[in-house]
Amino acid sequence: MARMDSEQRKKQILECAKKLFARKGYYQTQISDIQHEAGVARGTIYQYFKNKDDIFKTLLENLHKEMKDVISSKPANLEEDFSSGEKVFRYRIKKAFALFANDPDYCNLLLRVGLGLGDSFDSILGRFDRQMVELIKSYLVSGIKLGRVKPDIDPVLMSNVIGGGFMRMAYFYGVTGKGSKTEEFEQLTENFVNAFAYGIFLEKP
Amino acid sequence: MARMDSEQRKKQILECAKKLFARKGYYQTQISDIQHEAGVARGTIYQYFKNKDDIFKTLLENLHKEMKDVISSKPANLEEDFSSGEKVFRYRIKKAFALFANDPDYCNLLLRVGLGLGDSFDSILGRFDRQMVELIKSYLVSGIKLGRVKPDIDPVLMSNVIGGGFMRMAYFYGVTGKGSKTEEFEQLTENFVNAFAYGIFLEKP
Amino acid sequence: MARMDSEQRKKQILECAKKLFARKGYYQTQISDIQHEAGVARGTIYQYFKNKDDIFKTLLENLHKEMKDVISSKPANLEEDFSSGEKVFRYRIKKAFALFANDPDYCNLLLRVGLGLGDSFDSILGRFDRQMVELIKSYLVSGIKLGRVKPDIDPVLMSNVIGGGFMRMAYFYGVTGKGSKTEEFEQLTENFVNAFAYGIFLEKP
Amino acid sequence: MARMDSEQRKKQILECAKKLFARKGYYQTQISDIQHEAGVARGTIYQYFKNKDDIFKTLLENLHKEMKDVISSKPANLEEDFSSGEKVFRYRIKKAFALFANDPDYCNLLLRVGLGLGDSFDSILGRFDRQMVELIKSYLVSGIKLGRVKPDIDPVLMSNVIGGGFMRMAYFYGVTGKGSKTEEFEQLTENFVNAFAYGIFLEKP
DNA sequence: TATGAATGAGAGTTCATTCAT
DNA sequence: TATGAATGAACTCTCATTCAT
Repeated sequence: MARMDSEQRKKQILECAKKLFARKGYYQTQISDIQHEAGVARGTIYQYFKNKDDIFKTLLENLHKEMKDVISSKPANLEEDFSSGEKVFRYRIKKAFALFANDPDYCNLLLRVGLGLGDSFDSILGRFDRQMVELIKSYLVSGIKLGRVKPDIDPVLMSNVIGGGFMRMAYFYGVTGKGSKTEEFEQLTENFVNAFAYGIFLEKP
Repeated sequence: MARMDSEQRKKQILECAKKLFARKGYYQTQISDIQHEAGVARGTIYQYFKNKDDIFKTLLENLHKEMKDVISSKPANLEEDFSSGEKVFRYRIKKAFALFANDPDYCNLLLRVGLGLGDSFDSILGRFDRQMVELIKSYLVSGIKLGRVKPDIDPVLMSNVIGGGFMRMAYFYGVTGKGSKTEEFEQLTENFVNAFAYGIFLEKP
Repeated sequence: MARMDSEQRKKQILECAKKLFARKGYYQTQISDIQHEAGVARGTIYQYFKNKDDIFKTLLENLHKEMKDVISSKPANLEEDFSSGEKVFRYRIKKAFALFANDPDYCNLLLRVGLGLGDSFDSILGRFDRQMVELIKSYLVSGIKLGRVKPDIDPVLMSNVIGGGFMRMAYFYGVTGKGSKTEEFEQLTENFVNAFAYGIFLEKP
Repeated sequence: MARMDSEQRKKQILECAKKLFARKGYYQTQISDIQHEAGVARGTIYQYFKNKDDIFKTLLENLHKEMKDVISSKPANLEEDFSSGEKVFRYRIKKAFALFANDPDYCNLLLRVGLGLGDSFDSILGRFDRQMVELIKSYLVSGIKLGRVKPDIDPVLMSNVIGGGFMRMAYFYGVTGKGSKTEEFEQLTENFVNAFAYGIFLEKP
């Protein structure tokens, strides 16, 4: 194998590993699979990663970071008016959809493979979806305070329902590969938010 | 080991396997774990099951069957009036909640462990949730035809959102162990259905 | 492989391992070597031992125990007269010689292989020879108190010299295989003790 | 890395290797350890040595040569009188002590690490101690002929005992680091020779 | 000459499955 | 039918060595 920039080689291995882990799961992906997929010798992998675990965890951490960025991003030129909170919410939902839809392997890894590994990787995932649900919950709570969200809903229950609904939908669209164009995310987001809109908001937005 | 009815012995092994699979995942559960948990010799397990796969698949099939019964059940003495469709829906949601909540291992197995196994068990799970979503979709479609459900919603998207929301919520309540009394299921179901009610139904039920 | 009593099988594996470790050293002895030597499948070894280390340590511990018994043994019917201390000393020297001579593999393991392993096995060996030297030192010290041993000798130095001399001799006779008959141990011991006798004892014994 | 005289570079690598081999043993010392210790790239080592074996063997040979020089050295201005043989013996013993004491790594390498490697390095060590014992034996034999050493001692046994005693003592003082001043070697040698003097010589020297 | 990324044979270990008792 | 010792394929990981730069 030709020499290669160290950072690039690491990325290459990670990319191949992501693909395989996403499709075959953690345990059914052998180091030799990654080796062949990456066109690299066995030992090379171990020069960049401590062990199989390390590859998987690095992968999860990277993905996690990416998602965090998306989730905490805000649209530029946002006037801080009454509805800005909701706009941010929509913005993030859309971004997250796009992230999943553009990277089905990512989608699988986070939404399925990572879940099935018992508690081995729990701490790293931080149980990713727990975070997402937490975020939604806090959004609802502050919505209630602001008088925008119905005060009689149960934020815990509702955040689980919304979060689960989102992820199932993301998974569906991410994996089946339907809808990868920007307009569609727009539409998807709209529909998704609308599904809950009447049930949550005091006035239809 | 005291002699035991053959059917009973099989059940006992399955019960132990369920517990372990649910808590540690498929690959991290060894045959020897099951052996010890069940207080049975290693070879005995192979008298009742072809192999490890067979245990897991049997488990999934059993659970699946149970769920199917719930999902296709109807409350007795149901007058076939206009709102009966919705009543059945609520009834089933409540039953399904109860099923998960009463058996957290079941919950874990179906909602998490089964997901991480790559495609190995896909065909058996039949992708359990796919079925559930399919069911919801058909419910929505017929709702539209009956003029009860808004005609402008996307049934595919909506069924994914509702299904995902349900499972996330079921997982949350099933695993965290909150809410195991009947009244609570009633309440849970009510809240859950309400979350979508305004977004879906033409008139609030 | 025919079924076998569990304790016997363990012994058999240990015996084969001892032979190989003694002749080829720790690192050059592969599990597969032991496997073939014992005529056992690879996995069988791991049913009796946690890992390669465990085999080696068990071996050392067993040998150590054996040696300890020898070193702390006393001839029967020993009158507790003035010279009994010396008699016990001779008795033990002779016994230790015999032990080494009758089991050259043992000899090699303790006197050579164990030494080359860095500190990995230090704690178990307890640095076997350190113990032996300590024993000799305490013997000398009490000899001085009893007025039997020259008060101007340095017990630390002398115990090292005697201990080292003994082990080198044991190694020589044990490995070269010369002198395995009882009379010869008698003679060997006599010569060995005499080598130091004039230098140590106040009166020739 | 600054350019360096080729011979110097080789020495530097050897020195680092000696330190590591002595402390961790042959197998537990990795090329990468030597690399880091020497502050040299991995490939550089292979510019100076064929392989790991080669490093170790070079080391042993160097040490061996050094020891040979010591062992065959004579004090200057030695009159060839009756007692000169004994003087040479003492002289060499003292020198050898000093050599070990001044270089504990050397000591460890020769007295412990080299021994544990099975037969891999046997031929090179030439079983260093075998040579030493041989030397002592020949000294004893000629002593007997000259009427200085008791004719009834067994030279084979005695040379082993003396050689073993010497090495154990050298190891003890070399590794524990006690006694590095010249006077102490004088004393050490005196004590060591005296230990055997009465048992070996016809008249006390 | 110096480098260090790449290599891959080979080591230890695991664990589902078999089968003699 | 029940047992658990025995099996060995398959896996992860190590590390001395090579070689393009």
